[in-house]
Amino acid sequence: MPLGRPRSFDIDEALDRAMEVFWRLGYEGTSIPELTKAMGINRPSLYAAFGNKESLFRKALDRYAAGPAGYVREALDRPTARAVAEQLLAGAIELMTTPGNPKGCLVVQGALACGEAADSIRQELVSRRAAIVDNLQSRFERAKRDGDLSADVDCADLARYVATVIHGLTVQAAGSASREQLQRVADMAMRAWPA
Amino acid sequence: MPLGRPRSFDIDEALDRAMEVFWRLGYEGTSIPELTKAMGINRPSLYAAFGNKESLFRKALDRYAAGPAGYVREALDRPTARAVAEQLLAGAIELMTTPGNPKGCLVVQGALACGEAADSIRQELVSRRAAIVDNLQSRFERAKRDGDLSADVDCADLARYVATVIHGLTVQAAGSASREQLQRVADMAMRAWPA
DNA sequence: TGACTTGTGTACCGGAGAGTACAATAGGTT
DNA sequence: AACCTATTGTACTCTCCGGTACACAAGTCA
Repeated sequence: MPLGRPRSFDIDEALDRAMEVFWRLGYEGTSIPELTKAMGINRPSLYAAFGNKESLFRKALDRYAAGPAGYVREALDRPTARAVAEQLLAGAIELMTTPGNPKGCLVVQGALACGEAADSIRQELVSRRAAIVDNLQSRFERAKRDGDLSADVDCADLARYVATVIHGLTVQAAGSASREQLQRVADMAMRAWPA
Repeated sequence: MPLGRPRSFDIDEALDRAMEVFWRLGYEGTSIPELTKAMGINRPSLYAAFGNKESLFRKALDRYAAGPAGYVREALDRPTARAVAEQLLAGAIELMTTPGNPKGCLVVQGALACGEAADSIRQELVSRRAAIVDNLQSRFERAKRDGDLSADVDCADLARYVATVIHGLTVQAAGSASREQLQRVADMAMRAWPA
């Protein structure tokens, strides 16, 4: 037990609440009072536990990657390139249309276009999205070596295509498209899969 | 010539500047001082000419639809469904990657996720995006009657698929993807086109 | 029992946000 | 000329933002 007065709230649970708010309202759209209300704590507790707003957002982002967006890592473990893509699409759709979840993806709508104050957050999200494309490309290159992806496929393009569809689905979800609608779009997208 | 002191600036040019700022920074990320600076006018002139921030945004949105996003209407006039889709993708890519233009699409990144104050703007963008999907669906249904689209195609799904790809391209563009990269993604997306 | 350390709650700070009052100005109208 | 009307620039309002000072509470350690 550490010294001093014990914290009166569960720090991970509070972080989950903060993540949910950022996810729903975006970085700029989220105010500190909105966060403290959702987290059930007071302002100074927030700052003591998580630093400032930007630092809290980054922590929420890590938690998002490890939790709700964990399907990405899982999908990469699928045996074939095609299964990876299918699982990625299915996971994204499930995440974005699960009742109670904000509609869309934190990494996309957290800060797509924003003012100067939030620009470093925007850049962070840009590079996180790029990292996913990179991982996907690597996975597809492995698939090529494994022989389950044709040798004349451009893995970078294919990775970017899959990412593009997922990001597009995010926008559709933000407009309240149903799970079934999104799944049909994903099925159609897979028809472009290289022979 | 109307009565009173004449306006010292061109109202359409000022609106163009405002549109560009909203396009680059999003609705929430744009402040009035940022707008007045770009428009070259003072605060009260802005309010006198355009109402409040929300009203200015809506006017900028209309101007966007008539100007930079005019390629949508043009694309719908193409002779075949496939040509419509191809033109739509090409137009979007050109718009989003033209040097000097903000990277992305105002209708997507203007307010994807936001606080309560901007929610009516978010809804406006949602319904504008939905309207485009509707138009596209209608166009595809006409194509079916024209015989250039197979009878067993679901036009609603196809329209949503094309919109999804475009919105995904928007996110890619916001991450500084090049025109060539986006075009290759678009080409790949068209491989899903129904036979 | 103290001293010590850390979290909590209230109340505050400086600054920036959107929106406006008002006097001065620049034109047309009579 | 005098008058009327609409725009302009300065300076202001009020509210909310992110962030913090400070006194107090709740624990551990000697």
